Amino acid sequence: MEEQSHEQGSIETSPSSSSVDHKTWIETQDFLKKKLIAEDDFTWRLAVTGRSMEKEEEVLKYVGGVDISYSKEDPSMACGILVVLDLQTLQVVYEDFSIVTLHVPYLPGFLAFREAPVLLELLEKMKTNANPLYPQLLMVDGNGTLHPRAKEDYAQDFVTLKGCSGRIWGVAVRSTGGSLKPIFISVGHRIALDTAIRIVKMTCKFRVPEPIRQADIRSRDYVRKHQMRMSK
DNA sequence: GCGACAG
DNA sequence: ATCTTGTCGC
Repeated sequence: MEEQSHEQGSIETSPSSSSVDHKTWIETQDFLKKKLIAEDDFTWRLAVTGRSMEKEEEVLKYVGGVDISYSKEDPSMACGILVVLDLQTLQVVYEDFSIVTLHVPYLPGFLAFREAPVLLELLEKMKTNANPLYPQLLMVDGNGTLHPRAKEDYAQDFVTLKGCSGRIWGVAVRSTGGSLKPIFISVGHRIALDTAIRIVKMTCKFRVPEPIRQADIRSRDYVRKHQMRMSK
């Protein structure tokens, strides 16, 4: 995972080889981009240390994280994972894997079309089973609104990182005091940037937020232990 | 031509 | 993404 760099990428035209429909993908991205709600829109609240909350208030407790690790032997074989952590203890209280063969190729800027289906399945499975641990919030290791193709609309402000003014859609921060290398946080869907930043910091035992870190570690372990191959 | 490009 | 060992420091 990791290694974020939000440089401007050139998408342009390149329908050359693969059986991929670039045009549809771009249209889908533009469509979804319009539906982004970049402000807080949820029923739970953040527990404030020192202050007790109303009993009926729904407090943020279950935070999910997703990731996918690939097989060295067969790069098309992957292990998708969904973990749920208790925000207070930062312990993993749920995990589920899904071994799949990916047929959609990886193209820079279109990662979600390749990886999201598997991850959504894992989430759907929890929801279908009415699992009480179903995450109230999901952390994803991806570009978010810092995506090259979203920058046109949102990220001029991302430059504010360097001191300009205006609305901010993403920010680079040191997640923990000990890490010099920054992590990038952008608004989520139905989560404002400041809220996202608060939650990210709450989940950082190390540089990478625990939900994402655990998803990465565990999916990678799974691939190693099961030595995934063309069988299974 | 070279490096970069969410994985 | 994946490969890869130890090492230094809190």
